[in-house]
Amino acid sequence: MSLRHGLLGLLAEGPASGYDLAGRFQEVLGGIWPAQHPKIYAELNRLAGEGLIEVDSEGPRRRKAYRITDAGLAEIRSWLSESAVDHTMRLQFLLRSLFFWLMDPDDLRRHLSREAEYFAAAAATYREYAARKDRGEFGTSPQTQSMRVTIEAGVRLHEALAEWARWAATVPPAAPHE
Amino acid sequence: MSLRHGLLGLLAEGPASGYDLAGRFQEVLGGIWPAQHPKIYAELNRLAGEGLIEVDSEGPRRRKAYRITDAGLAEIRSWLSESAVDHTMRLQFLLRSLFFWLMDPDDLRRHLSREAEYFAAAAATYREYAARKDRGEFGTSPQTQSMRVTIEAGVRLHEALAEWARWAATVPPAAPHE
DNA sequence: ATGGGACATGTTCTTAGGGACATATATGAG
DNA sequence: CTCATATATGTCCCTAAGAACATGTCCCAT
Repeated sequence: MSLRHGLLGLLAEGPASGYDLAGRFQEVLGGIWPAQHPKIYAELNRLAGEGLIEVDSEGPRRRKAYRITDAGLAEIRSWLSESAVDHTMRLQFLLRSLFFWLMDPDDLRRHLSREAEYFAAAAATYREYAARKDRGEFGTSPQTQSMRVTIEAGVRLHEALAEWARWAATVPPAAPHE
Repeated sequence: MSLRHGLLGLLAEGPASGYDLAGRFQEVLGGIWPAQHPKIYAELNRLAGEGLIEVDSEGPRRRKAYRITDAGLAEIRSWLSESAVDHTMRLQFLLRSLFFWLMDPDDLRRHLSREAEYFAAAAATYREYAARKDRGEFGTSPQTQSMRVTIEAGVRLHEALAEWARWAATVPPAAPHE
């Protein structure tokens, strides 16, 4: 149930609407914790019901911006420092890699080169973000500083995977694949 | 719906029971695609119903080993070469990192050092596996060759994250954390 | 003025995941 | 012989995730 805390954390930066938050969950966050708007609106209503957030303002087109409450701030802080970190990974592309021996060698080569390309492109995107932050485009607030740290993880993670895919392509199949 | 293909892939290596498969999903696989026995038994029954696997033998303690059928082999092969790769990541520890600015600096330092330790230990575990494979402990079958490739990803991924956590600890908080 | 597109918020439905509960059997230690 | 433990297979239930559907509103270009 981390979407809850994801929303609280984002609202700790300042008031935002469900639409805004869904946007945030698509850009940087989309790569590390995807969430679609149905879940977001539902969770916002639940959080408001519990008094962890409250309506900050209503705007055009039924827009409702929420603000975090003191109770909400306390909740996210306690989550950050007291609850156990979940290190679970669920990486389909690694599950696939276990079964490379079932693939035709040519298919596999093609697959790995596409994978390397994908990861390299993702790394480049994160790197671009990092460069913009370092140029000061997003300011120097503590929030953007933390975002910078998160983005760095994105860069390193995807670079490592791109290199892995390139390396994997050099591993001989060891035996006929049947 | 990748558990389905995970099971087919493992059964492609040879007959196994639900219990065996649950075990496999706990060791190497646990780190990249967790699955508990309730899901596994349910999915095995479904796969058997569709004719993608069949009962190979029955043993003591109601043990039922399954064998992959030709249809099952065709299914996993087509999944591997024809279906789109899902690159989704859902990493709670990175979601947390977005909110580091909300944490007390001392808490954060402690947190990051524990994270670095965790990732380094995980990397070491994967490295140990890799070394055993390279010493020939698991043989030289194509299956173990693929496992070696997967394990290498585990090593590189967790090493990258350990370094990231160490690096993150050196980033100054930039401003008071309120 | 009007129609298309971006803004904005929801509901509904199905499946996936995971904790808790339940049960039966074989084996080995004392 | 008996009891604990490991083996082995399942069910039940709740929540999470995500695709599809539904609706209303504001703004701008033609």
